[in-house]
Amino acid sequence: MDQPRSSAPPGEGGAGPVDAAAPGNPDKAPRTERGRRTLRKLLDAAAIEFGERGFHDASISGITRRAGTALGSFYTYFDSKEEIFQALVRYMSEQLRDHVTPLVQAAPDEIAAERVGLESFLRFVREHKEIYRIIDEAEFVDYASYRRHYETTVERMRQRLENGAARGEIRADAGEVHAWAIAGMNVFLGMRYGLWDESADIADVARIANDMLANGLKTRG
Amino acid sequence: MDQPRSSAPPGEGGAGPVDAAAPGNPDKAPRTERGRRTLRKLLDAAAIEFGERGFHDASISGITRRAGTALGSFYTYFDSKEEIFQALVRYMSEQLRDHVTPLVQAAPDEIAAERVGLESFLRFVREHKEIYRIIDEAEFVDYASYRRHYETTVERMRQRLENGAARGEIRADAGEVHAWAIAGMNVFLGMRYGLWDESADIADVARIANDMLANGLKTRG
DNA sequence: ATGAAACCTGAACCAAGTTTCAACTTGGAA
DNA sequence: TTCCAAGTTGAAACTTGGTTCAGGTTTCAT
Repeated sequence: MDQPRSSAPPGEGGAGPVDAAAPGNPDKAPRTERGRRTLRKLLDAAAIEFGERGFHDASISGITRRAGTALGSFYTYFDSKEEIFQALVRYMSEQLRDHVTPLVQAAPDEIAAERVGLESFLRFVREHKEIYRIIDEAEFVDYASYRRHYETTVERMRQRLENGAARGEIRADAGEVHAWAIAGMNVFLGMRYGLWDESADIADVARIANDMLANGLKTRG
Repeated sequence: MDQPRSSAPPGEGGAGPVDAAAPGNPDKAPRTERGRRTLRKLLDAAAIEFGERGFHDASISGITRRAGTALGSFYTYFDSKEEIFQALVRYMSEQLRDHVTPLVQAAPDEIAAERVGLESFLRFVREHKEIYRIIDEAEFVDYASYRRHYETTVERMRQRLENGAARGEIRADAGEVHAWAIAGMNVFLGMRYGLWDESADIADVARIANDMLANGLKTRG
């Protein structure tokens, strides 16, 4: 069985939400300030609409209603529902990275970096539940974006592990498998304690998980 | 923001795929052998259709075409596309559990149990990619079933950890957070090395992850 | 100020696929 | 053998919502 999901054109990374939009359709890029405003309104509205109703219950008319624009304006900037979704995934993936990266880089060592990474991720999920959902749903709407998000995220993590190992802070054989394992751990803790449980103490969760990560499950010697 | 996804009626667990179907609509249960055969054909066909095309690209006519029945027959057994999907999630969740549980229980100690659990899960994912996808997609189609699947799965794992701790095989404070962390680890490794990478050595991946789980990331003393 | 390009509008169109239904067939109990 | 509840059928009605388009409005460089 292979992946019959929709594929994404390459497109390279812009910075803002507007730059990130419609990377495959330069002819659809806004040319005036008014156009950029409308495009931004559409993206903001889409984030809410998709986050609240999920991709297939979300409607374009719902997006334009929230954005306060006409239905037809949507097609000035996007060719389809899939395309605006794809633009959103890229944008949110970047937002998440920009939130977590500086905090992680300020950590004193690799073990602490992973704790800070998890804690800031949990906090981010709780504050932006729609982002968690949209990225997750990309698995079924825009598989290429989904894979890209996780592959780049994990690759950053693997690189950190490699550096930490070189500095002697963690085991020398830490590699790709470890990175995917930690990423999965983070995502599930995000779902359980960020999304589902409003009252959990996030710093606590991060401490517990990080201690297991650092010292393992075995009875301590 | 709350969960505006569809909710599931309680319904209690049957055994086979047919028992598991339509738990909320007893009036739709088949009464003859012929009926049970048709229902089973529909469920098998649905597993393939949903696994291959995803929920919203899957069509009921696609399911009945694969099953070799008329469109109308579908509605003899299910009220909607959502309902057959829900029946499938329950069935597949049970299949997965039945595959993993006996192997885990035969393990000599808790650390080994987690290794065997991961390894058998990876193997199962590779052999039944459609099951992985259907359970994952439940997050957007039938949120209640999705939560139930993971909550029961993690609860079994937490119980194992508790028993292992009582036997002194692992740290005494192992609890819910640890269980969710391990579950997430497993799911991500399943995606990366079961779904995406046909050639990875699964036993190897399980060994590496299990060693990290057992001994931690810190430079060993 | 002016013209042209960009942008906006929303009713109407259309494709896709879900759901209904009335007529027909099958199976097995009496 | 008879009978009828259970099951089957597929064409057609119905819904939903994505997409188009022709005409109007705004913006801005010249």
